[in-house]
Amino acid sequence: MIDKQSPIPIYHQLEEQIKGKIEKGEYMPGDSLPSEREYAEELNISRMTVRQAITNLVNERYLHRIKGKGTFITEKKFEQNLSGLTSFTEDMKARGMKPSNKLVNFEIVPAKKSLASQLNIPEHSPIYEIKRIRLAEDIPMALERTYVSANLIKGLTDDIVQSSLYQYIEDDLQLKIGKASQLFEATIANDEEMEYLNIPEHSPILLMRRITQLEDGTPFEVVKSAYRADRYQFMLDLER
Amino acid sequence: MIDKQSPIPIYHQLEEQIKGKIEKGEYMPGDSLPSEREYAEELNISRMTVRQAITNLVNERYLHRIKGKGTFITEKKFEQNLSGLTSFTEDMKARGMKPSNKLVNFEIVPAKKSLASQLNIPEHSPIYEIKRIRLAEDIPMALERTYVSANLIKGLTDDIVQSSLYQYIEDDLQLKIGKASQLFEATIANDEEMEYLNIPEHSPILLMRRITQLEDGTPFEVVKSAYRADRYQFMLDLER
DNA sequence: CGCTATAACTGGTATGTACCATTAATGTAG
DNA sequence: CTACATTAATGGTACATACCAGTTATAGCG
Repeated sequence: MIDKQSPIPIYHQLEEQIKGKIEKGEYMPGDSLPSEREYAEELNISRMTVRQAITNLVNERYLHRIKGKGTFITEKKFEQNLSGLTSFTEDMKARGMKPSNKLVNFEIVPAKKSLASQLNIPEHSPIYEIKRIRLAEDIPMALERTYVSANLIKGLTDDIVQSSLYQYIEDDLQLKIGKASQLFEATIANDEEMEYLNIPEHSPILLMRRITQLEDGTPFEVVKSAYRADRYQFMLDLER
Repeated sequence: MIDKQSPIPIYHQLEEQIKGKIEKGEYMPGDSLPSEREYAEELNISRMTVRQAITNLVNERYLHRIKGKGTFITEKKFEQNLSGLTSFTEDMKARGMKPSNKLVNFEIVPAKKSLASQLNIPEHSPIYEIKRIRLAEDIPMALERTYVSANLIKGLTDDIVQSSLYQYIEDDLQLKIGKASQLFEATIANDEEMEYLNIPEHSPILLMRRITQLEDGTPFEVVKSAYRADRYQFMLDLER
């Protein structure tokens, strides 16, 4: 089980072993782990080394310790997909509503000044402009405008856009997606938003703006999503 | 500096001491910390104990280690930097502006229905109501209303509220803070917000609502922050 | 002067030991 | 049988020591 000659640290081997058993279901949530002293004797390693492995797994929330009682498998190791931010689709499903999309525009246009600077490309460079309406139970909830550098992301079609843009970029173009920054701001609906979202003048809008980068830091995508303030809120879960 | 007779563990005393020096500015971001062996000799404690303290601070992102080089103060570790969300204070500093607070109200009031349900307490239970204005360069940017269960968090004073509520809860009350959920929504300013933020009628407001829980899931705090939409945006960094 | 081998640092891994505080099981006296 | 004390288990803290693996300054050689 443990290879003392391996260049991989013993505590790390033990971590992987325990994680494996949790994932395979050998250790079930709520179960108690063998005690630190048992592990140490069983594997013929020091108790302090066992503690090092367990401490790391406790920090990663796989396990938790109770003094005098033992070490236990944590109930559910939360899967945070992208930070704690819930996506529109997930969120709507969680509320028992049927989410859907409607593509209203897909074309190549020259980049205006502000978009060009956000995408770090020259003004008037070609960019894809993709407009979508996001609906819940067929009621418009948001207008989403995505802008993608056409010189960087080539061969985009409306089909790709409707399935998964990110998957296309990583699998077909072999580019790695990196970090994203997201901005939240409150505004008043402009004409375009009024029209597509079917809301009155002066309605408040929750505007989410995201800039996504490749792994090397090159920005490739700007997304501007205008949410009806009366129908939608963003939720974010924060861990300590 | 270190009291070996104290019931407080030595590694914890050292943690607090280092954190204190970071907060006071004695240790600046990017600086290297004294080496583990130096600390051990200086304080007449074991190097392993020093490592225990430093390891914890590394996990909390106060410090980072580079093998062969040393241990360094992390560039930006802010008070309650939960996930990738930038706080008002840090954000204003990053923009080269001077952030400040003004406490405008601190009292115990009976909980209204919606707050009572969010805090999971009976209606009319006593809660602290704390109103603060957040300013940048002495211009009001946000009205922040914090509501705390008075039966859960006892002995709160305006001084504590002005320094660090979270530290008081964890260090003095010995309660552990857990997760938080944060909601972003866009609204139109109400009378109170108009008055405190000195903005015209129908101004858009970015409203952030946070519910913070203890480790056992009990909610203890509701924060409602109303930001001037023309002056403030929330930024969130997302890692893949 | 410039290069290189070395020495003197740094943190990383691993061992063994000791004793403490909390918890649960066990034994014993009433 | 219950109530209480004892004991054995757990994880928590702290110590001393050893050696490994990177990094950097330096002494010394060509």
